[in-house]
Amino acid sequence: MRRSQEHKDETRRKILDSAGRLFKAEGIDGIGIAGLMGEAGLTNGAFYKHFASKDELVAHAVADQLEHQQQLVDALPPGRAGIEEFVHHYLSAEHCGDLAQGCPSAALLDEIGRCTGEARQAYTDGLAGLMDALARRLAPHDPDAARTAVTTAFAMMAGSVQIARAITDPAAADALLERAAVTALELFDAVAGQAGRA
Amino acid sequence: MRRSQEHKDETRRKILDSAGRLFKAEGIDGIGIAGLMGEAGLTNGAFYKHFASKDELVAHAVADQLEHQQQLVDALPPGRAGIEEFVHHYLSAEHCGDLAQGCPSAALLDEIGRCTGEARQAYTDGLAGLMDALARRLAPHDPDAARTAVTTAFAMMAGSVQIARAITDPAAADALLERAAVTALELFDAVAGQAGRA
DNA sequence: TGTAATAGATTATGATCATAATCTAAACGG
DNA sequence: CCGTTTAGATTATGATCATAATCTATTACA
Repeated sequence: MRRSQEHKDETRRKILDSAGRLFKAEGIDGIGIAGLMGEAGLTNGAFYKHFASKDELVAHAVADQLEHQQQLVDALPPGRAGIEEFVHHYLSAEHCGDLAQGCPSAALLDEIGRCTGEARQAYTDGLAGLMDALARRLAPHDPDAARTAVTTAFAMMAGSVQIARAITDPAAADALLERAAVTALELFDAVAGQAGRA
Repeated sequence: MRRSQEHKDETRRKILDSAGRLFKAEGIDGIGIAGLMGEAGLTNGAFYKHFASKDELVAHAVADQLEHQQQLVDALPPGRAGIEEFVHHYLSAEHCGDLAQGCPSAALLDEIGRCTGEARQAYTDGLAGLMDALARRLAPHDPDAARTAVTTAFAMMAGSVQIARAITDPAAADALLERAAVTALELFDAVAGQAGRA
């Protein structure tokens, strides 16, 4: 049953995709290798031809998810319009309801904090790329100076989505998301404004 | 081996305490009944004399953790000094390093979002109490109006701690925590200021 | 004082876990 | 074109999981 290299690459992609989706939907500890491979249309025996361990898969899946998210940010319209679109989509009821397709940080942050160094390093690098993508938009001439403030605003967005998902009161969740969107835009505007002054 | 009611109450408390600590440190899916009971100095057989299921324990442990956190907030010095103490302790390296004794939201938020309705209801009620405790301090005459804004600020604090714990770069983590503390105080001051004006 | 109730230990259950060995058919390097 | 390599399936491993039954010593109650 040997397959071509091209086919193997496709399979690896399928595994990474289902890992991204299922880790976010069920939690890293909430889904097993067999479940992941089943979702990818394979059996568990094939897994170790692609990754040395579940930990290694977690690291690659985290990196992959954050890369994808950065591509979405890079594809946003330029200027404040892009930031607004990002904020409103991120803090929407649709995003809250769609764990599998949503932000990996909102879905997995506290679990990543308990992961191996490998996965945490992947998250560190991936988040840095994502935050830089936002900082470049807000402060094109000095993105480094904006990065920490941008990360703070992003932390608020991720935390708000997590809380909106955790609570059972839909009205309170909606109110929180709306307020978080206002605050996020204020924080981002402050970053852009301060950079403009500098 | 029957024990007194008093002894049973103590045992239940021990189980709740070790559940709180171990869920936060290892994750809800990261620790089993046997591990929890072992930490409490018991064997797994005793568990179902106290709780009907792991899900029920999760709900009670979440409620217990948030009640305890609210008590800590209520015990803070009055006025802005208490808020400052809260913010600086929450966004400290010590808090980030001590999962087991730390904030249940920072440790468990995304996992709670995937829990049963029972646990999510316990989180909903517990968080409402905690947010009210903060809102009462900031806007004593109209805490209801302050609640959503307070929750937004808290989401930023929890998200920042989660990110600081997840990334492998200690300097970046410190910078994030410091920036988050500044932003948190700004957001809380805005709540208090707006309430004062109202 | 004696009898029913039970907290907690021990042990069992069947599922699922991560990981691995074996097998086989197809793709490769020569 | 033939022999080596290997992707993926099947099956096995031993650990751990949530949950439960059984047992026993003790407490609560009558």
